[in-house]
Amino acid sequence: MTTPEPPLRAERERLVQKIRSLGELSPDEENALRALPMRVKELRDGDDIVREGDRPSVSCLVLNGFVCRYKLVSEGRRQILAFHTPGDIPDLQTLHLSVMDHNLGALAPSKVGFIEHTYLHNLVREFPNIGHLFWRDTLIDAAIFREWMVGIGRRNAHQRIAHLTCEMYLRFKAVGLTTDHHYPFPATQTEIGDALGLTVVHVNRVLRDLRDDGLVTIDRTGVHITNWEDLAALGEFDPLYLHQDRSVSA
Amino acid sequence: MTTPEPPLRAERERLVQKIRSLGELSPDEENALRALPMRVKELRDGDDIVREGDRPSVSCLVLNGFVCRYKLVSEGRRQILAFHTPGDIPDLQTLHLSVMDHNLGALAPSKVGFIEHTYLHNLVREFPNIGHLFWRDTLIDAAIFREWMVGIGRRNAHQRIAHLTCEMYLRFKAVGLTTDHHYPFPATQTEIGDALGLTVVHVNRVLRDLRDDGLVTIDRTGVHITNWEDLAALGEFDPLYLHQDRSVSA
DNA sequence: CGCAATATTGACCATCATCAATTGGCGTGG
DNA sequence: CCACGCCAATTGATGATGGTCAATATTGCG
Repeated sequence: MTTPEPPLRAERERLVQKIRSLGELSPDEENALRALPMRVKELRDGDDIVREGDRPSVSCLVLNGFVCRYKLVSEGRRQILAFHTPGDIPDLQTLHLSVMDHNLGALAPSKVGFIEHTYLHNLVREFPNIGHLFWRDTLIDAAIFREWMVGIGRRNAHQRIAHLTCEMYLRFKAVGLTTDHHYPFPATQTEIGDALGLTVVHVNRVLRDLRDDGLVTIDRTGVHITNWEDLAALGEFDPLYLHQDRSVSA
Repeated sequence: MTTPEPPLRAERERLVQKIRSLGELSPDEENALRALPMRVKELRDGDDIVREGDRPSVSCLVLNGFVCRYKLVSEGRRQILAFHTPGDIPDLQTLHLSVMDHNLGALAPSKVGFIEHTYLHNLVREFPNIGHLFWRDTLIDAAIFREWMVGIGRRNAHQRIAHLTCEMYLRFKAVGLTTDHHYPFPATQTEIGDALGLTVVHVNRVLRDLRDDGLVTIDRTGVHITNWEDLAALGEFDPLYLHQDRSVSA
């Protein structure tokens, strides 16, 4: 629970990897990112990290596990707004938007690091380039929201699931967490439905269809993409909105 | 089409008003905003301003009229991602995200001002506070995307339209463009449908319901909210996500 | 082994989409 | 001044995607 934890090198490095995927970093800047003091916390599946209405004085770096942002609406319904992989700082926005307008929670046992805003502000003051890249990160965040809006608003259930699995594949790949066409994805079918504006029942049926059609297999352990071409075509997936210019593509 | 246009004071001032709604501005900062050089352009209804794939070297300030961001998907379907009022800079993100991942177009005859990125970069270098407020603006942009996702994913047609009319009321109010519970809103029913993931036909029916129930009346000239309380309740409207702390509330 | 959460399947239903036609407003040209 | 054309609004009839309700099967795990 304190600052210098011995076996955290690999996890911290994913932050550097993530930020480097957004733009050039000098060695000094990389080291400054590596040196960020953080308070590490282990989370259980389902634990909330920040809630709507909070005014946190820290931001949260995902070290490992799987985290999501969500909003609750009436009658226990919820909308998941984003999934976050290790290396992400899902609430980076609290640097400039003091009140949380949604929740952040763990979808699996996870480890996160809390970084004081003061450290982050000092960091961007000393390294304006890191400030640009942080800003850029929140902009890509917004680009993903937009693409999800298109999916929920204008694509059918099969296309939405196809699109989501393609997106997450590229995002996991950017932080080196894919092997062949597989990546860890611990979301339940309920959670997939909450992300895509569908019910569990329907998600279940569509997953069977996609599996039967040899496109993709999804279970609690992860996602196996068995036919990238057809899956991307079905979901009309165009990775432009991820702005991953400097990563390897699919 | 050139920099100093005589009768633009009121329109330019809306930018100052908008940015001031995001946080404190010093007199110097306000004047720097007022002095931004821009190339003014008149747009017809339907004109595109920037397109997906473009790499603009300017950002676009809405001086008057009504502008939206949208994406096209297969079979002529489209999803409108955002509406923008005068005072907004809808593509401020191009400062740090060089490639446009969506389109920006006018929904009515409009006047916009194009501002060179170099001027904006110089501005935020000289006045870091303006940089923070610009960043903040793009974050609120993202907060609105999130709220729209919730609507499209988890609210029915009546709630979505109720919610949208409430949101736009507060946003128009923040730049002083409302009178009583009315504001100009030139979107067609097709465009409202494209924003909310609905068809024209259904939008039309729901608008009739809301009018018959005495909640809100919408036509090409604008929106009359006849029963704010019930309308906001129906749409489960909570303005927290607009982060308008320093504006007057409803 | 047994609970609890998740996955799966069936039956039925509702919201909203699709297709199609009509009306009304408005600008333009004869 | 009126006819034509166009676009938006409106309404009816019908249908499909996906939701709701409910029951059963699995799976993970203490």
